[in-house]
Amino acid sequence: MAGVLEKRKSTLRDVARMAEVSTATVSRVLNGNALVSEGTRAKVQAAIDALHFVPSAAARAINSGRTHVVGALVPTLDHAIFSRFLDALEEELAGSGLSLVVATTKEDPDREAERARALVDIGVEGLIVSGVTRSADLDAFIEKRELPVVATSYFDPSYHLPTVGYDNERAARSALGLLLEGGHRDIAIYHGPSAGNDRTRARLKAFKKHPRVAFRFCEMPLDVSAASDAARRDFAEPCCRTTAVLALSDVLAQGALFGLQALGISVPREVSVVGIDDLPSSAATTPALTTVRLPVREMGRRAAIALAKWVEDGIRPAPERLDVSVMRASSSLAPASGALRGRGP
Amino acid sequence: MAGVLEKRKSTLRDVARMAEVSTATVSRVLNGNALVSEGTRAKVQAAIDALHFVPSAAARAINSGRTHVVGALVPTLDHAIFSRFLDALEEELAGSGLSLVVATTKEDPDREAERARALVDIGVEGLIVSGVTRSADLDAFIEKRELPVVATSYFDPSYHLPTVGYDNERAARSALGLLLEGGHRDIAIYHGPSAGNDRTRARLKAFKKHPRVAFRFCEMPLDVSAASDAARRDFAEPCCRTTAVLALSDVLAQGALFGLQALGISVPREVSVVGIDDLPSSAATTPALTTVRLPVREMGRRAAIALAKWVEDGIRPAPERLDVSVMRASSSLAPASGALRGRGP
DNA sequence: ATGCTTATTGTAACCGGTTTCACCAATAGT
DNA sequence: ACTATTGGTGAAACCGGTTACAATAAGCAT
Repeated sequence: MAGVLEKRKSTLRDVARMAEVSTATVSRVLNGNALVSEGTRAKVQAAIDALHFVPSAAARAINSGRTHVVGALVPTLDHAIFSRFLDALEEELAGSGLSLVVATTKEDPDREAERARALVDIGVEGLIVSGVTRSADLDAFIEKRELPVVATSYFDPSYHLPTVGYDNERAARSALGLLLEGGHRDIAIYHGPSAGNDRTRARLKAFKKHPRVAFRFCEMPLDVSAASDAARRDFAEPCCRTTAVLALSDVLAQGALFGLQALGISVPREVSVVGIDDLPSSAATTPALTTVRLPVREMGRRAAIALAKWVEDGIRPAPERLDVSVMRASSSLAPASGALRGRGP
Repeated sequence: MAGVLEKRKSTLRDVARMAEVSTATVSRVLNGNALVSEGTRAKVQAAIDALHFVPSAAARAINSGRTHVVGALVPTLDHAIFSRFLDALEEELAGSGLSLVVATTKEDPDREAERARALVDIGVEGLIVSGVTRSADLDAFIEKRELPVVATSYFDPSYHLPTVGYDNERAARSALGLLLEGGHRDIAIYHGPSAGNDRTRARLKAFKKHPRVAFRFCEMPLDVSAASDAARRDFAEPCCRTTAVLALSDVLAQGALFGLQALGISVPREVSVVGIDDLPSSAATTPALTTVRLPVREMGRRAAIALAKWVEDGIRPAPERLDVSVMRASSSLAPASGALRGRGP
């Protein structure tokens, strides 16, 4: 049927020619403009179908000034907390007719700035970022472009960008509170890299000013194995007096739990373990993990709504604090008084 | 300094005016075209900086016909296997100067088709999809548009799109082989939803034609808790003769492991557990999980390279098979003969 | 001084859509 | 019969860049 060479994809003008109407009319049909008679509409539609015409997004964008694309900058996709967040974010954005471009920063502010520019270069109308630490370059760039940017995973109403997130220090304090109530005074803090990670640093602030408590801070890569190894190392010595591990992330809490299990140390009878995040798997371990729940899906939804409103209606959103809550308080946590290190069966 | 109202963001013509040159010259400077004298280049650059000018991606795209954006359709972001994959994919694409838009399908072919169109609407030049089952609509659409699409998580050289992936059936067969060698003849198969999920269905094929072996197939949501609950239910009855759980996904294997631990059943002494995926956490559990490793990061990298080549150079890539390999064969797996259900200490 | 390069810059067309406005026909009002 | 709408349509300008081609000036051999 079709001619031999029809490489070039068809344009609106091709459609107009085939339907024997003007480009204006085709455009009207495409946009559902009411003032097109049924007859012409049908003719045009037929031509569109015949040519498999799909209007060029770029051409559209150039006129409307809108791309309907926003970007998200996250440290990594390879961590449940960010992928859950993005899953919810994407879902909600799609509902608002926005598409999501993702880029990973590896917690490096320079890389974040570079990737942010790349996103703006491809035409994103707004950005979701993580935390409140960025390079001066990027801050200046955002400022000058008046780019809608929502910062997440952090709540700070004084930050110059709207934040949608939780109070990281409070989350850590909640976790710590559980242990202190339980009488624990010798606590290992397992946490991921703090350099360049303001969420982690904010959480670490919770451990200042507790004179009667001995903290041992262990920084490690943010993965299960690292925490498992750390626990195996730390608790292998019988003289270890630590009665609890407080991990600033469930990934590490799970690792600690597994490491302790490997040593045959009972959780929570001999050692208590508390995490932060509330990953789905944390509810399923044996024992289930006591943790402080961070509502990341809700955060994704809220951040999407905030950014969409800003992008679509120009309304700069207000900061939003999301509440954290303690989950399974007495599951992998027991009073220190009952700790039986070395006295177990 | 600046005037009162300068809302509209500056364009190339603004820059040209300020630098007192033609738009052509500005364009040349932007594109590093060599034939611009140092003097003019400096003048133009100064104007660009002063106006905080960023060229419009849309305008650029309209001329080049290139957007440098590709899309990925994955069932969900909220699963380690896909987020790891995307992490590697994004990284490699960024290296090729391509940006990644993600959309989630929830394993629904219609939703996949709809989201694919949305991606094409915003101008993606190519697509990464999961598996080899799609709606006829989408297939036709891809065909007509001659859209570069690479299918992943599945290897099938006969599929009409290039696939970059592993042989799912073989992966399951590897896992099964381990159990059969160990003498297990009464095996529970834990798997996620098979409806609409061809990867799962392909894996299930591995269990045909084993007359001497009793399989019990348990379909459940793809999360740790579901598998944990299933294991608690299945193995609670003392008369349960099942000696092994083969989970088609590590998430479920971990759940099974946790569930068994909750029942006080020893893995692998009393019951063996084998998974597929090799998530990072699978190496850390106690005992570490025996599993079949799916090289998803490598798959992400390869898929990115294949799609980039197709998009950039028009070279349709060849299908690529990635090898699967058994990890920690004797960790959460023991011979059935040694199984001591009910005879434990 | 003349003619021919070569280097640099400008003019204007063009990419693929949207949109303003003018135009024409048909219907309605008086 | 004569405007005043109203509905439907097309011509052309326009969005913000790129680029083919023309134009000008400087450099150089003859």
